[in-house]
Amino acid sequence: MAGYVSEAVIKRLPSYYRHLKELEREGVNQISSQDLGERMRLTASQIRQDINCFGGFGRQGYGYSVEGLREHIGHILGVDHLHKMIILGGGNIGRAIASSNSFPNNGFETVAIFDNDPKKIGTDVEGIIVQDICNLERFVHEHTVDIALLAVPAMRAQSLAEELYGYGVRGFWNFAPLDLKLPEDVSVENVHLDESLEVLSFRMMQQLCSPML
Amino acid sequence: MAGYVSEAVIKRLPSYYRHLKELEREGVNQISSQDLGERMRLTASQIRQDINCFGGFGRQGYGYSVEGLREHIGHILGVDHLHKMIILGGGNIGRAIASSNSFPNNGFETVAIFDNDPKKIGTDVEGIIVQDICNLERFVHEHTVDIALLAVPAMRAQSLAEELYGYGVRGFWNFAPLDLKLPEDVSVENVHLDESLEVLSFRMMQQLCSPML
DNA sequence: TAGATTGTTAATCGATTAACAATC
DNA sequence: TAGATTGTTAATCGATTAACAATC
Repeated sequence: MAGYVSEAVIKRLPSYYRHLKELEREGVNQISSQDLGERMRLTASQIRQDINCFGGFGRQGYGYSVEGLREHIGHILGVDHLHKMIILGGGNIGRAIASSNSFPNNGFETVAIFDNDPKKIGTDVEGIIVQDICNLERFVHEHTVDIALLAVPAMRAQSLAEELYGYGVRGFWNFAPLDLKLPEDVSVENVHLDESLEVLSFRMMQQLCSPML
Repeated sequence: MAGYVSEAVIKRLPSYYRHLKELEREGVNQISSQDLGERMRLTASQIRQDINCFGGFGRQGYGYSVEGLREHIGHILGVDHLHKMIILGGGNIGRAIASSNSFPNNGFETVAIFDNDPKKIGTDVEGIIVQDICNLERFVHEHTVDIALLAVPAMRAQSLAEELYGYGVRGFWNFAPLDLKLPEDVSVENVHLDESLEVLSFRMMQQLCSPML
C-alpha cells in the first residue's frame, strides 16, 4: 500500500498513535489537522502530508475521525498483530521490559528470557522463568519468535544476533551499545540509553552557554 | 564556541564518541574522515562537516588524532563534567538505570531514588536507599541535582516535572510516555520505549511487504 | 449553498554530498 | 617536494511549509 516512507515520517508515527489514543480517551471524535498540529506541536501542513503517505483518511470540511485514524495508524504500525518477543539477558534492562505492563496490552508479548549466568537461570520475572541460554536454539525452533530483545553486554551482542539470525529471527530490539551488522532482511531498532544521556548532557551545556535567550 | 548546531549533528555526536572510544581501545592513534566514515557508515564529507561545526581538529594530509578528537567530543558532550542525577520512581526502569554500571563511569552519578509506594521506600538499589517522595523538596534544596530521571506513570510525570522545575532542576531524562510541557530554559531528553518498539514493528511490516528487494 | 478543511502541487528551507583549494 | 587529507564553498537532494483547488 504505502510506497516509500521517509525515516522522518516513520519516527513520528508512534507519536500520532499516542496522541490519537489520548484524544479517544478524552472522548473526542473528530479533529482537524490544525488542532492536531497544535496538540502535537507540528504544522497542519506536515500532518496532512504525513497522513497522506498512507492514503486519504480525512474528509474535507470535517477533518479526521479520531478512532478511524488511530485504528489506521495502529494497523500501519502493526500493533494490531501479536509480536512474540524473547529477551536475551536477564539483567535489569531485560527484567524491566519483561515486567513492564504497557507492552503486553499493545501487541507485544514476552515469551521467554535467556541468560548464561547460573545465578539468574531459574529465577522468576513476572511469571517467566529465566532459561539457560543453551536452550535458545531449541526454543526458537519450537516456538514463534518475532523479536529478540538484546540486553546483553556489547561484546556478546553481535555474535548472539548472528546466531539468532541463523535460527530465523528477523526483528531485533537492541539495547547493547553498538551497531549490529546484519543482513538487509532484518529489522533493527536501537535503544542506546548511554547516547540518550549524552545528548541530554550536550543540551544542558548549550543552555549554560546561551542563558535565557 | 559552537554556533548553531543542527539536531541531526547533535544526534550523531554520541556515536562519534563511542566509535572513537573503540578505536582508542584498539590502539589506533590516527584516523582519516574516509576510514572513520566507513566504520560509522557515514560519508567522509559528512564527518568533516560535522566535526567542523566545532572547529578545525584535523590536520591536512594526516587526519584526526583519535585521542584528541575523542576528548574534544567528550568535552562538547559535557561528559567530562560530573552530572548528579536523581531517579523519580523506584520501579523497574528506575532500578535498571540506577544499577547500570555504565553510567557512573561516564560522568553521571545517581545520588537518590524517590518513590511514593511504601513497599518500595526503604529498599536498597545498589547501595542507594529508595526515599519517600515527601523528602524530595528538602533533598533538592540541600544537594546539587543536575538531572531528574522521570520513571513514573505518565499521569504523574508532568506535575512532578513542574515541581522539580520549581526547585531549580533544569535537566530531565523522561521515560514517561508523554511530551512534557516545560519552560524554554530546561533540557529534556525523551526515552519512549513504547514508541521505539512500534517503530520496530513498522519496519517488520515493511519487510513483509517488500521481501528481498 | 457557504464554510471549513482536506489532498496535493509548488516554493522554501535545511541537510547531505561533491568538489577543490589550502596545507600539513 | 609530492601525496594525502583537511576545511570550506558550491551543488544536490530531501523534508518542511505554503498555497490553493477540490470537495465534504
